[in-house]
Amino acid sequence: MERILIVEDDIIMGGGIKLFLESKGYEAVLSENLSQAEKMLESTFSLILLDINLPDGSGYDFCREIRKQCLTPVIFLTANDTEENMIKGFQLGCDDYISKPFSVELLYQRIAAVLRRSGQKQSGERFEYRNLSVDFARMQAAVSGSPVRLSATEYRLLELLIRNKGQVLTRQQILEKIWDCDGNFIDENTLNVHIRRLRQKIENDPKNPQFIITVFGIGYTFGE
Amino acid sequence: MERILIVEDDIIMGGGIKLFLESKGYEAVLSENLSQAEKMLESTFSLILLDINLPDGSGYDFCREIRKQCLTPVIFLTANDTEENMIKGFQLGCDDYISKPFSVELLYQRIAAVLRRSGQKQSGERFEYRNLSVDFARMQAAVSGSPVRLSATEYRLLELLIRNKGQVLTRQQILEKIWDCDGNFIDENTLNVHIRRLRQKIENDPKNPQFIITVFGIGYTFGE
DNA sequence: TTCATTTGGCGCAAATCTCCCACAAATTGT
DNA sequence: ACAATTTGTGGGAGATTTGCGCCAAATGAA
Repeated sequence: MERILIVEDDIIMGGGIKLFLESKGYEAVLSENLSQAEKMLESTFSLILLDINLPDGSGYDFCREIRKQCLTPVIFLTANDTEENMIKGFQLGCDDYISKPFSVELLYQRIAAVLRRSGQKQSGERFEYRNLSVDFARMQAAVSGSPVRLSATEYRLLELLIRNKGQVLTRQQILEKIWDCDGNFIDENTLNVHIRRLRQKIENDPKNPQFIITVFGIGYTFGE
Repeated sequence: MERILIVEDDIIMGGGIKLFLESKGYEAVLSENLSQAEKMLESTFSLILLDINLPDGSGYDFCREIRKQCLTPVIFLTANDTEENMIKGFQLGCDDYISKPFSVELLYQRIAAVLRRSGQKQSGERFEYRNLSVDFARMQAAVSGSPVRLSATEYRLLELLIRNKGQVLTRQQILEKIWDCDGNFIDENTLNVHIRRLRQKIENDPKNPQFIITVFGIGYTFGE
């Protein structure tokens, strides 16, 4: 079942969207402000509909917050849709940007289009590969059954690599995803360091990694 | 390298988009009508920008055609954007729908957003020829099933040749594409060396190459 | 505060790739 | 067949990339 989080302070609007999405077979959760929405992020959603003008802050900031934690697709909903703002939204990594007023049917189609693309990710909550297992919901990893303490950055790095298992991620891509939107302010070497620490914690033989593979001149990849 | 197919009969518009996308680092191919575009589908693209009103048919039909063949993301570009049409587009499985006039910057951001999502899953983009297979997503090549370690330059060279399979690339063209400068700063022989290395790694008999064929006096080509 | 943990940075070593040189082999035109 | 041009080969210097140890600044909890 696809779970959708709606962050919208206009209760009429938010409630309407919630009912409509439920009628389409989604599970919809409504949050009227950011502090409430922040708590919601504990659980996982397939997609987040995010209003921009909220009583206790900006949707943009919340989107940044989301991206630090996970890769859940985000669609912005907004009334004031200057082009500048739309571009800003996309730069924050959103997946679509819908201006009010919009028809519910179109909203539905756009949601469906985004889910179509993002829904095909690695399964849901757990990941297993050789003697490594990761519980995405709990943000915990275990090697041969015994749990491993990962820091937040290490975990995010691992999750990013696993979710793109089989694909080579360039250093630039990783920097952009894990650190800010343009990871140019961060020393490239920092990535090496975190990779190293991650390897030391999860690899059986950190000198000959089986999980996190270096692709010289490009970046890293998970798995053979 | 992301390859984008633009299907647009207005040459001014199409050419402008092509140039803009190229300036953003994409490889853009322009097709002015459907019959031409249909042939283009032989090769693979990361994304297709599709105008709806075309001289020899409707973009909707072409989108249906595309979906029969593959899952390449499609973004519709159109002037007559009744909501009904947009919904129709999404039902055909498109990924976004942009109304003219639009700013190029916004186009860029929406393209980036779609590619961001679609890039994650596609372990799909593969190339097979005799006993050679190349996985573009993983940036990996394999001969008779066993993977081959290619350096970044070697891989880019191979990808370039494969993406232009059947046509001869002059040394000059290759130098420009791989060493993006005018290719004059680089010793011509360097290309020979990389070609050799690549052959040693992927050819069954490097002395009698089957994949990377020398066209004496011109350059190289992939395949017979 | 103090202590522990996380995070990011620096410098050097090791690994690896890129590129060039000189010469050999192949191809083409006459 | 011969000379001129183009392409292939082996080796090696130099540059780039990555790994690693150590340290300092932030962060957070007791």
